[in-house]
This record gives sequence, C-alpha cells and structure tokens, in this order.
Amino acid sequence: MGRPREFDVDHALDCALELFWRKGYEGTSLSDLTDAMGITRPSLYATYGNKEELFRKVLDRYDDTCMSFTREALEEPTARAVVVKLLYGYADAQTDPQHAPGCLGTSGALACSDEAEPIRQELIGRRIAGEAALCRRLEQAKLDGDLPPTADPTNLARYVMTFAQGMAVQAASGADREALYQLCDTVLLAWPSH
Amino acid sequence: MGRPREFDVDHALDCALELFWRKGYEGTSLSDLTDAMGITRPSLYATYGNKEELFRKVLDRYDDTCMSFTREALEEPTARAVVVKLLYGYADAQTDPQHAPGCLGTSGALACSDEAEPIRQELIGRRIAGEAALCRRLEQAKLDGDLPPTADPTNLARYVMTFAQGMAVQAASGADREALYQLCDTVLLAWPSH
DNA sequence: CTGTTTATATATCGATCGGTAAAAAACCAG
DNA sequence: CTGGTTTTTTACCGATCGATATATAAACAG
Repeated sequence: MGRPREFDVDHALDCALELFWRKGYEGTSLSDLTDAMGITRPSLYATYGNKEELFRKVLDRYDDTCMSFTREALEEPTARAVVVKLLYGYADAQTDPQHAPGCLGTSGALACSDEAEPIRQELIGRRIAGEAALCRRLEQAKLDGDLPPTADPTNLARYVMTFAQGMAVQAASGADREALYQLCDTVLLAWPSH
Repeated sequence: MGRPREFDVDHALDCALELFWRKGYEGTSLSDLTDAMGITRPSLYATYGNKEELFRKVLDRYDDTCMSFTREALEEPTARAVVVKLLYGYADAQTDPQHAPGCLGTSGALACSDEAEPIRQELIGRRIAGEAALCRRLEQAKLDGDLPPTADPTNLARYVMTFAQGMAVQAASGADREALYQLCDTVLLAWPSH
C-alpha cells in the first residue's frame, strides 16, 4: 500500500548508468542524475540510498546487461574460443553506439579524490574478480589439454584483461570498432597453440 | 625587481604533479593543491594561471621528466628495440615507487564532467600524438627493412599503445612491476620477425 | 469518510568548489 | 629616505556539491 512509485526503477538506473559511463563517478553530479533519471532528489535517496549506493547498483546492472557476454564467454569449449569471445565482446561493448565509448569499470573511477576512494576500490575489486575468473577458466583449459603445459594461466589472464582495459582507453580516445577488431586480431597471434 | 618569489616554481609543479597523478584532474581540489605545493591560492593563480593551465603545465613537466624515455626509445636502432624500450619503460614508470601507480596521461581524466572536457580532449590529443610518433617510427622501420613489408605500422603502434594503456590500468589496480614485466614479455611474442 | 502508508514536491542545509579583491610586505631604483 | 613593482596574506565571492526536513499528494484499509 501507500502511494505507488511513478517511475521505473530499472529504467532510471539505466539513465544513471549512461551518465556514470560517460562522466565517471565523480564527474557526475546529483543534479545531472536527477535530471537524466527524471526523478527528484528525495526520490533518488529513498529508492537507491545515496550516490555511492546508486553507483554500486549501476555497476550491478552494468554487469547484468552490458557485460553478460563475459560469463557466456567463459563457457566456450576451448581457451582460444573463450578469449576470442571475450576480446571481441569487449570491443563491441566499448564501441556500442548506444552507449558512451569505453568501459564503465575502467573509466568510472581510475583516479579520484579520497572521498571516492571506496568506489575506486570497488572497481579494482571487480577488475580483479573478472581476471581471476578468466584465470580459473584457463587453468581448467590446461587440465583439458587445451593449453600447453608450459602456459601460465595467471599471466595469460592478465594479458587478456590488460588488453581489454587498453582497448577501453582506446575507445574512450575515439578509436572505432574496426580499429579494435584489428587489435584483437593482432593479440590473438600471440595466443599459445598446442 | 619587485618582491622575490618565496617558492620554487618547478618544485611546486612537482608537488602538483604527484597530486594530479594520484587523484586525477577533477579529484584534485585547489585546497589539495595549495596544501601540497605549500603556496597560497593567489600565488597559484598568479604563477600558473588557473587550475586548467596548471594541469597543462603539469602535463608538460610529466612529459619532460617521467615520460622522457619515450623519445629516447624512438631513437633505438630497430623497431623491436624501440618497442622493448617503450614497453619496459612504461612498466617502470607506472610502478615507480616514488610516484602514484599508473599513468597521469591515462587516469588523469578518462571520464569527467562537461566542465573538464577540455582537459579530457587535451589528454586524448597527447595520447594520439604519442601513438602517431610511434607509427612514424615504425613506418621508417619498414623502409629500413626492419619490419616485414606486410606489417601495418598504424595497427602495430596502436597495439603497443593499447598495451601500455592497459598496463596503466593494471598498475592503478595494484599490479606490481614483475607482473608488468611478464606482460611485456608476452606481448613481444607477437612482434613480427625477431 | 478517517487513518495509515508511501511517494512526491519544495525549499533548504552546511560544506566545499574554483576563483579574486584588497591590503600588507619585501624587494629595487633613484 | 621615497616611489614603483611584485608577491604574499587575509578575507571573501557566487556557484555548486551531496544530502535532508517538511509538507503535500496519492494510494489502500477500515
């Protein structure tokens, strides 16, 4: 009971996502957010907590939607197929014309004030978690005989994620999708084959 | 004539550099700057202009000091030597314990408010200029027969810079120097014709 | 209808943001 | 010394920051 909410929580979250993606955590003000989300400041606080909690909810939605391909990629049958799907998936996400260029997880709070330090740490944690998931998948590939016994899953996972993060910077600098695809092609030349 | 300045302009610039490096352009406030530089607000404005001009002067100093190895690298005799010196130089700079981890040019303003957009564009311009300089060097290497005729200097330069930028994100996430060195080793496996 | 609950709208909070005006202080030329 | 120049010091500007108190509006239960 009570007065029904007049806006869609997830749709407003998507509007916040777009803003944070383009301007980063600190570059986005509450006035920016309420304008884009079409709600008032008290509604935002009542629904999402505060700016920091809103950003975390935005991150979760980002993972659930724009980054869902990463979990699908880990289910590919071979290590190479996993990495191919990951790299081209990142290239697509970072140059999707429907969103800001680049990656929210990379450019959201790479350097920030002390006040935003918890958000920076949150993003670091998510980057490390993603890298660890890929590392585990590559260890499994090694057991499968899908990667040579000399392969170093930790280093390979870091190699792939480093490239994805570099592509995010490239996309944020204006690189188009074709350029990123070419980069992915080049990266895959170094992928160990058995 | 007139009252002599009581602080060292370049030393204060170094203090500002450290702050901008760690907190980014928008994450660093004027109070942060004056505290760290040991000067008052009017002194800062009289000497450096304003926050934006100060940041540009900091960028110039960053290039002249921490990034000087990039120009030396371009003078190496072979394309491979150029890239080796570039990549390990970036790895060193991004994990120098004397400074904040990462790269000022990458994390200074990757995503920001509209107000800081000129600074974001400035950084994009410098990234593109650096990539273009490497591209020209690789074109020369092709003429020297130092790279195979099939090599694509534009893509190779972008490949190297993408990796350097990815390493900056890795360093900002806590990766240590040894990890970055391993990444460089892996990258160089894909370099055409050793 | 009345009472309760929840969401909205309005107005505002203290703190901090980047940026300056004005006066005092330290130098040099004469 | 005095006059001119530059820097420093002190105090402050309007705007915006993230966050709220208060009051009104819209739903349901009885």
